[in-house]
Amino acid sequence: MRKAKIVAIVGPTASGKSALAEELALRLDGEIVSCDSMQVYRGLDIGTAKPDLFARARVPYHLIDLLEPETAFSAMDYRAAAEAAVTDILARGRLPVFCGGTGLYFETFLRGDGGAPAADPALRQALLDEAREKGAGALYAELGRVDPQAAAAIHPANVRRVIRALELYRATGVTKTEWDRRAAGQPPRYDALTLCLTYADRALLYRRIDERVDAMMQAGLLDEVKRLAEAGVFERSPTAAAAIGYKELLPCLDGRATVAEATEELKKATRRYAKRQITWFSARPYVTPLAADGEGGALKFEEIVNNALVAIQTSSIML
RNA sequence: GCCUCUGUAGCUCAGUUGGUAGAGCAGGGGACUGAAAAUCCCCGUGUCGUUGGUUCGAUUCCGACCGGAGGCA
Repeated sequence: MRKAKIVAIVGPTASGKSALAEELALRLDGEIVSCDSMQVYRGLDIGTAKPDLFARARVPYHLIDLLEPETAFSAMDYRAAAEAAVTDILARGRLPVFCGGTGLYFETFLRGDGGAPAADPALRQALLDEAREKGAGALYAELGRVDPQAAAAIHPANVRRVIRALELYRATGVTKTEWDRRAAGQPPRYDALTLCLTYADRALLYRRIDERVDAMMQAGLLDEVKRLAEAGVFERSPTAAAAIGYKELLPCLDGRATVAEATEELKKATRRYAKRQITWFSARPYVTPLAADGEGGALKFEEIVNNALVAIQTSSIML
């Protein structure tokens, strides 16, 4: 069976992924598959830069507004949802155009499934309690005994990773190292061209971030946060409460910060996030960089679109 | 004009009983295989305002000068 062909636009926040992906979808008869861990949630609109109704009327979007914020969602859940969306799109004879900045989700979609079990919330909670009582070091020591390879790869202070590795072993008797090995043994499932928007001039990206945050504030992000808070969303959803754009504005609601202070914090948090995304994507072997700027500053949108088109035409995708 | 305080990393500040200095934030780099907008790791040379003096040695003590803040007239 021939592998399905897909195009993906990835990159840091505010790099211009959405506009590019939309234009490509329009020109190549495609549909957009969002790859964003927060846009899957209903109600988180302005802060997640979710495409508005106009954009969604221009081109079909998938994997947006899937769930209520209190519903847990994982990389593997994303994988299943994305697979269903891709199957649909291909059945219509159209091109799936992924677009988003959640690197792990996209990679999980691309990668094989080793069959490792999902997290068991009760077990995870138990491990969390253990970490609190006996200290993270005790869990790490246990991991060292049970799965030394995983322990060597995980920093002792990174409790989340230690817990994930340990919960896999406790639940299945098989180490995380072994589960990962099985996943890595799977053949690639898609013929993907992954274009990553890159900025040689970091300051330029940061300026775009600042502008976008200001635009979000003007668009009424504070009201959105207020509404969600009144509805009790943040109490029920730790994910929403930790989302950039929401966690920074929350302190404004009870006077713990001024709007100006919170806006500044939001910009900082967004820049740090962008940096982590840049680190992630630049280390992915399957990623093809796509310049968003050059010697003379930002590239014109049409230039970026044309470069993307050329990259697609000359890739193994060859539409 | 006089008095007091103050001038140390991009910012806010510690500190050195005299042996050329360190935190937080910002910034930079990195990791990441079912919580990922999460989680975690690493990175601090800067005319210690300027200039004289004392001293083996001054960012530290003393003087003058130049900024800044406050007080008294």
